[in-house]
Amino acid sequence: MAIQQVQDDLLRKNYPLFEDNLVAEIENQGEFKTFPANEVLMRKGQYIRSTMLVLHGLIKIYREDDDGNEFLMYYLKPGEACALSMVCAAKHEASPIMAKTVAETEVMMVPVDVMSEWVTKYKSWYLFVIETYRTRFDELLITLDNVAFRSMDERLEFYLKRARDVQQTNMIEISHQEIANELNSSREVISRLLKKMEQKGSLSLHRNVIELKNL
Amino acid sequence: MAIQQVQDDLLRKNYPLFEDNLVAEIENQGEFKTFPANEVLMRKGQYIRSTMLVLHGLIKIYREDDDGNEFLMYYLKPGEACALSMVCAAKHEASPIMAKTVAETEVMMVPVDVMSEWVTKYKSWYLFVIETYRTRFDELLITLDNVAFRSMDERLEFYLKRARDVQQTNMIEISHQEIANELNSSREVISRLLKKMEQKGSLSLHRNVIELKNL
DNA sequence: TTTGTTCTGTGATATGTATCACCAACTATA
DNA sequence: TATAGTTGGTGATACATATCACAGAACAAA
Repeated sequence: MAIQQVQDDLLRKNYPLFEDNLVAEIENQGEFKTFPANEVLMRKGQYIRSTMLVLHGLIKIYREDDDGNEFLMYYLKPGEACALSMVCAAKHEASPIMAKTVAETEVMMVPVDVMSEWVTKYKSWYLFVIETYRTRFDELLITLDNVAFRSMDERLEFYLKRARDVQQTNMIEISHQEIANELNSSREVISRLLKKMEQKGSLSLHRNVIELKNL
Repeated sequence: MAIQQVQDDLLRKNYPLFEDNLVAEIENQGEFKTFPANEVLMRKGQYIRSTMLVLHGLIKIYREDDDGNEFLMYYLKPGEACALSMVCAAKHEASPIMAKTVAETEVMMVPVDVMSEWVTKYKSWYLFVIETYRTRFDELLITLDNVAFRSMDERLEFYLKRARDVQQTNMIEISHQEIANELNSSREVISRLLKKMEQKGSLSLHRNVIELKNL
């Protein structure tokens, strides 16, 4: 099967509401790219010239402050796009966030200037943009809630559940240090909390892997 | 001068990019309303049937969790609208936020069903909706940064500066308890931090009023 | 196997913030 | 004026989390 055909299938499968003409334009103007796991796709301060339509894999979007502290905002799954790249691209602003692949990921890169054209040209694209803002807004609110109202053990539990949901596995491959970074905490705290959860039987700990049980 | 004329002036002044036809429709379909200061306009859990275009005054949007804890998300000034009411209205979801007037406020209430029509009908409305999502997203990110990375004294300073900016005065009329609520902290902590800032000469404290000086 | 590196576990301690207790000053209302 | 409610000040204490210090276990590379 030709590569073009594979891309076309992926696009139609993950973005079923796009019109035929729009799919054709994305294939013409967009650039198909594959990234390995754990690759930084976007750095803070970088200028954004294109947005990504996720076709396969998983991307995490996180914020970083000037001192290098960070926290996880949300994940991007196939069928989704980064609302922020749309925001910044339109305003010619530097990215306020970081993007990194969690697994091997295939995306379609779409230049920003054609994006704004499409909004008036294709109704399905316009609806997609609005919907993207909506869902990202909702997700950001949930993240904000967690940071503002929940204690670290609750946030850790939420983090693990979300990781399980987006990765669809009970074996979460990650080090305590990485979790600490994504929750803007410290490794010792996370290790101790995980130990407690293991003693309660919610999970069991292995090197670089957390196995979720009754969570 | 007729009331209609006053409303028309307010609309055109605060939303200069709206097309004439759109302004006319807003005046036909919308409902002009005036609220006194400190009135709750929207409660958490309430269903949203209309969005508000702010014409005059100031509204604060804040989040509340199930235990009654809250924190300030951002302010709505004239020329702005609530992105969340657009989100929720479209999804027929209950409001996840609270809205309260800070000062006497005049708004134009627009029913949600006409809103979605206008998006395809008026380009200026579509652009406004997109821009609203954008700015609210940005503001939410800043709030999130503060909660995640900053300590209470920094957050308090940011809070006071923002209050000064949106209200355009150095005399902030508010009790320590209210600030504590909006930062999801406690009165004693806020009082102590304010006292420190007073000793540094950044402000001076009066009953129900904080006078900003070198901040 | 040896060596170096990363990951994890755990005690001791520091710190910021929340909570409790109480009082004083001010304000509104009867 | 008397009284009750609101607002602000301050000490004592509790608690969650961050930080420091160090060690052992697992793994990778030589």
